[in-house]
Amino acid sequence: MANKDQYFSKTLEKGLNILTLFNREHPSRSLTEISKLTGINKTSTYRLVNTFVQRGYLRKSADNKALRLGTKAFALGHEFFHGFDIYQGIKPIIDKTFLEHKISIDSALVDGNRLISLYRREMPNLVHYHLPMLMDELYARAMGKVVLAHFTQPELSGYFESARIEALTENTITDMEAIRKEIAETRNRGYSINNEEYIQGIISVGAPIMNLQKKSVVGSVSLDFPATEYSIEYIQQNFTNILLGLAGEISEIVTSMGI
Amino acid sequence: MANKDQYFSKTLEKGLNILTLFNREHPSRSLTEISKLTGINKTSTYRLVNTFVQRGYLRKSADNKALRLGTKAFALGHEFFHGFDIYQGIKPIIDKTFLEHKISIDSALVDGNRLISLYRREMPNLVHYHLPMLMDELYARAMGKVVLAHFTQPELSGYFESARIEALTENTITDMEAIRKEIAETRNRGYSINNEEYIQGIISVGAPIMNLQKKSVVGSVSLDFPATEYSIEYIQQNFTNILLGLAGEISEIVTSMGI
DNA sequence: AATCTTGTTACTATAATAGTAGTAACATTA
DNA sequence: TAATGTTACTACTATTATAGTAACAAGATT
Repeated sequence: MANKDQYFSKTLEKGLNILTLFNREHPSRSLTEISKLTGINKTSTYRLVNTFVQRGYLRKSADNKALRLGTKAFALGHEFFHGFDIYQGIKPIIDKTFLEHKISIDSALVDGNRLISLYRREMPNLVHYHLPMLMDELYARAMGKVVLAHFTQPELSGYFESARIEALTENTITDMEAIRKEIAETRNRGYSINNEEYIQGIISVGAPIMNLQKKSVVGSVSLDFPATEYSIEYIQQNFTNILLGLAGEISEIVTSMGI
Repeated sequence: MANKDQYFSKTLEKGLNILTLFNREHPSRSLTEISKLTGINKTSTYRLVNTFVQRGYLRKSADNKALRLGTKAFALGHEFFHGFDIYQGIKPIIDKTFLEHKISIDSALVDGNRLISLYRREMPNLVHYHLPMLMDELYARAMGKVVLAHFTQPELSGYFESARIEALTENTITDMEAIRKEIAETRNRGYSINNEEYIQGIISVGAPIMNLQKKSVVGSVSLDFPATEYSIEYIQQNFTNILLGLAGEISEIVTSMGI
């Protein structure tokens, strides 16, 4: 064993890699599929998968042996969600601001090149049907833009290498030059603006959640408004202080939690 | 290596055991705590935990080295939740029944001796503040009673060995004899009744979700009503057909999915 | 100031895994 | 129908990852 990684379990990592192959887009996978995708040889894959099946994290259908998530995985999902202290810490802050100002608030956490939906409160005037839990389209959302604006240069180019830029509404900015300019402006401004670029009829402003010690973005918050009732100018005048205050408060909590 | 469990990874199991130590009640744990609780020696625990930390599933605070769930675990929680095909399969059925009859519906899955909340739709007349995701109090809920009624004898005694029976409302049945009688009646009746035994002001009826091939309970559904507006008699007369129909439909789906 | 407890590292025997190879069952194709 | 390809699963052993003991420094507790 190499001396450096003596305190790192390769077997465990392989197991985790297998688990991350299962999600909404891929609820079912075959053994060979798993083996190929993870690069683990078939025997080891079989051993690992078998372990998951025996412990209820995966289950296999009797006929075609397809593998799917088991109840233990679902339970673990629950536990991870509610046992995540960052979530528990942010919730009351957002609830407070929501009740105080009666505005829709969304929050998300950076995980590599995507955002993970953290916690959301919505006003009834907002038609927000089925927002995703995991977002890749950082370029098209207020929460995403402000994260990109605070990415380091390598992080940013890393994102755009893997990103698939496409028009989600007629307002979506898809030209790379325009996107880069927008990101630069967001950085200078300190908060981001989304003018119906993600969902028709919704305009938003977003601010970064920072680790104040490491000076790095760890997430973002946004305030969302129906475009029919609000203008961007009005929002900027009346809500940016609330937004930045909220983002600052969350940043402090999150920093103290050592994210 | 023992020949029988050649295709089972002990290392992976240990890793999973570590992960399940983190939940809402225990968002933070120390290394030695993990080592003691799992029975894994300190060095191995260190190796496993280190792997989780390096991959972002756990994070450790700079000062006291306490371990907490990381963003990767939160993301995985999301994925497990939404990638669980049973959840996706049940959702539209419950939604349909909800919209058709305008009644509050709850569903849960058996995981050992507890129930995992699966999917819920609520009418505005129901004050259901903060129901738990994981339920141990099977004896006090409609969803729980009907599961107990379909447990095998060893499963049932297994539950009561670990269960802590306590009064949650003034109606909660806490006497063991009465509980056993109630379970027997539930079995004969085919559905369970909860008369404000879990939450004051809420009465429910519950039916089992069965694996029709294996003839075993895998979960349950309940219809919940405000006690102020409904009587148990009225519910039994008007809603048991809907309840049993719904449970049957879900059972079929779930069986076909091979839970 | 002394003791206990914490996380972390070094070392090596032992036990677990990787990888090759091969089987039977089933699917797909000719 | 026969031939070929694919699937999950198993047997075997060389390799290597892990378990376990021991020891250490840094904090915490006494």
